[in-house]
Amino acid sequence: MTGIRRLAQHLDISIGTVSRALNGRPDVNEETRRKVLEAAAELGYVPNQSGRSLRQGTTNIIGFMMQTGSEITGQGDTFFMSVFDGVQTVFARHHLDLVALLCSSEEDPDDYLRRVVARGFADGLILSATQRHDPRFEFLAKRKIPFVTLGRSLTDVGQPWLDLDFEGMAQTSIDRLVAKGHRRIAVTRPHDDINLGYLFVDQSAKALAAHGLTLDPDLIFSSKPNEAGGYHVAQQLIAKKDRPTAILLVNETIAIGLYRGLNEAGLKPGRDIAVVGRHSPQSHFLSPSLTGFTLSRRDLGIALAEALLATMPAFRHFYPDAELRKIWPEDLVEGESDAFTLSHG
Amino acid sequence: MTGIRRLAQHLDISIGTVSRALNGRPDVNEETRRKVLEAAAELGYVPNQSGRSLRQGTTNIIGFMMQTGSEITGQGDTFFMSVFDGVQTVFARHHLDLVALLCSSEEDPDDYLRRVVARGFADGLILSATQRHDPRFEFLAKRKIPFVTLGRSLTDVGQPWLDLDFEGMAQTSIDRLVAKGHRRIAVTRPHDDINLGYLFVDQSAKALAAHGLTLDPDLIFSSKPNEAGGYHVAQQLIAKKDRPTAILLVNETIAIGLYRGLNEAGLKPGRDIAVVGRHSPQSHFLSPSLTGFTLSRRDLGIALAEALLATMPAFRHFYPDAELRKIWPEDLVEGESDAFTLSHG
DNA sequence: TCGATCACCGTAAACGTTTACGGTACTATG
DNA sequence: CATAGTACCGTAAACGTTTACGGTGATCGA
Repeated sequence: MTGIRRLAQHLDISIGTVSRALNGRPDVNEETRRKVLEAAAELGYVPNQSGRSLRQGTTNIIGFMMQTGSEITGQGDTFFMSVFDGVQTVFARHHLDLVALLCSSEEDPDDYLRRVVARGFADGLILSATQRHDPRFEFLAKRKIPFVTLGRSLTDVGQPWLDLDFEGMAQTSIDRLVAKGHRRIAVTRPHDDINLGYLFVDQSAKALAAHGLTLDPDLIFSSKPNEAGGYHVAQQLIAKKDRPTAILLVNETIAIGLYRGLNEAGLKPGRDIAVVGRHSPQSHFLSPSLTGFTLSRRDLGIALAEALLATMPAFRHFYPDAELRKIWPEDLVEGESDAFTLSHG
Repeated sequence: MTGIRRLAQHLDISIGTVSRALNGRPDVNEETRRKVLEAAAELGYVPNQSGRSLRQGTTNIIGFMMQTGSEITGQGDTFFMSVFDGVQTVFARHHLDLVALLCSSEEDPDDYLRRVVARGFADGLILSATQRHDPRFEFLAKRKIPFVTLGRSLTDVGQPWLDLDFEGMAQTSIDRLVAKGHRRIAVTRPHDDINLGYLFVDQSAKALAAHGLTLDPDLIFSSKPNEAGGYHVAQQLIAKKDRPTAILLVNETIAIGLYRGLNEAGLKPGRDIAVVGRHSPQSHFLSPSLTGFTLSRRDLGIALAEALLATMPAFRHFYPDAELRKIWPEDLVEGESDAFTLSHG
C-alpha cells in the first residue's frame, strides 16, 4: 500500500476524498481536509508526479532553456542566473517547478527542444538566445506549447516576449558620444546569428545617420560574447590605421577583455578611446570605471514569468494585465571610460 | 487512440510487441522491430515520459542541484556551466536527461531537495556547494537515491564525491610564498559554512606550521564568493596596521574585486602584496596577471557523471572502474601577482 | 509420430493519480 | 410528510506505459 492509498487507509477514508482535500476542491468538509493535510504532513506524503502527470496531462514543470556553450559561459557572468532567480520566485507561488534546460554546446538547440517537447517534459517554456530567424518559435506554436522568449526575433508567432532595449542603448550611446565630439565610432556585434546584434548595429547606424554620420562597416567588430572576444576586439582595434575614437559594446562581459587588450597596447579607456558598454557584477570593478547600461535582472525574470503565466489558461486570471511584450529599459551609469571630449578644428 | 496504441494499430500488432521492439528487447523478430522503428519515426512517436515513469518508477532524469543565490551568482563566473557541460556529454550517451535544479536564494536547500525527491523527480542527483555538515547526504542515503557530490563534507554516507584539491592549493601556495620570503600571509575563506573553506584554511595553517610559522587568526578574511567580496577583503586588508605581504584567495572571482580595491589604495599586486588565487575565464584578463590554479572544468564534469553512473545499478557495468572518490588536481599558472621576493635582515 | 524446445507475440495487470458520476444522509421547503 | 436541494463522500475509470505470463506455431530430436 503506497502513496495516496496508504494515506487514505490511515485516515480510513477514500482516496478520492484525500485527493480532493489535497487539491483544494470545494466539495470536501473542512474538518476532513484539515485531518488529511495533517496526516499528509505527518507521513510526509507528496503526490507522485508521474501519476499526476499521466492523469492530468500536465507536468507542473516550466523549463528555462539556455545554452551552456556559447551563450551562458559566453555571457561570462551570471546574467541568466539572476533572471532565473526572479522567474523562480513567481513560479513558486503557483507550485510550479522551474528547471533549467541547458542545451549542450555540442547539440543543436532545435533538436534539443524537439526532444524536450516530445517527451512532454514541460507545461511551458522560456527561451533565451533568440536567433534572428528562430525555428523554435514555429515548432512550439504548432504544438501549442505556451512559451515566452527573452529576446525578439524576425520569427513571430504571437508569443509574448521581453527584450532588452538595444535600440535605446545604441541611440543614447551614439548621441552621447557625438555630443562629446566623436565622429569615428566603432560598434561590436555578436559573432553568431542572435537577433540582438542586428538590432544594435542597425540602430547605431540610424542614430549616426541622424547626425549626418555613417557607420563604417570596417568598424563593426564581431565578437564572441566573452572576455576573450573583447580581447580580440581590442587587438583588431589597435591594428586599425585610422583608429576610431570610441567604441560601443553590445555585450556585458567583453569590456574586461577589451580593457586588457587596450592596456597592453598602452591605451586607456576614457583617455585614448571612449568606451560605452553594459554593466555586470564584474564590470563594476573595472578601472577606469565603465560607462554603461544596467538593469534589474531579477525584475526582468519576474516579468518573464508573469508574461508566460498570462498565456497559460490555468494561470491567466492571476495576471490579467501582465505586459506581454515589453522592451526593458536600462539605466546609464556614467563612469570614466568615456570621460573625455574631442574638439574638431 | 493515442500513443503506443495508435502505433500498434497502424502496424496491426499488439502494443506489447511495439513496446518491446522500441525498448530493444531480444524477444522480438528483427523484421518486426525494423517496421516498428520505421513507423515510430514516421509518425513521430515518442514514448510518454509520465506513463513510462509511472510504470517503471524511474524518470530518466538526473538533477544537478545548484544554488542561484550565493553560490552560482556568487561564483560569479561560469564554473558550474562548464562542469554541467561535461556531465551532459556523458549522460547523453545513455539517453539520460540532465536538468539543472537551481535552488533559489530564498529557499532552504534542504527543503528544496526534499520536495524534489518526494516528487520522484530524478533518478539521480549531483550536489554542489557541500556544507561542512550537510543534512542532504543523509536524507538522500535514507531514500536510497543515487547521488554524487562535488565537494566533500564531514557528513559521509559513503556516496562518491569529487572535490578540488584545496589542500594541495594551500600547501603549494604557502610553500611558494614562504620560499619567496613571506612571513605574514593572509587567507580568505567563504563567509558561509561551505566545507571547502575549512579545508583551505586548515591546510594553510598546517603548511605554515611546517615552516615554523603560524596563521594569524586576524589574517583570515571571510568573503562572499564574488567580486564585491574581494573588494571588501581589500578594504579590510588596507585597514590593517600590520599589513600582510601576501594573500591566498580560495575563490575564483574575488581576485577581480580585490585588484580593484588594492588599486584604489595605490597598491599593486606583485609589487606591494603577493596574490595567489584561482583562475577563471575572467581572471586571465587581470593586470598584473594572476598567479593561480586552474583545472579542466569539463573533465571534472565528465568524472562526476561517471562516478554517479557507477553507483546506479542500471549503468554500473558501463563504468566498472570509475573513480568514485577523487581529489581533482589543479595546475599552477605563474603570473606576476606574486612575482616579487622579500628579504629579511 | 510425439514430446520438447524455441521464437515470437498477444493479453492483461499494474504503476499513482484525478475526476466524473452516483449515492447517502441531512436540511430546507412547501 | 413528501420532495427537493445540499453537502459530502465512495467507486471506478482513465491516463500511457512496461512486463510477467501464457499461448501458438514451427522446428527438432528421438
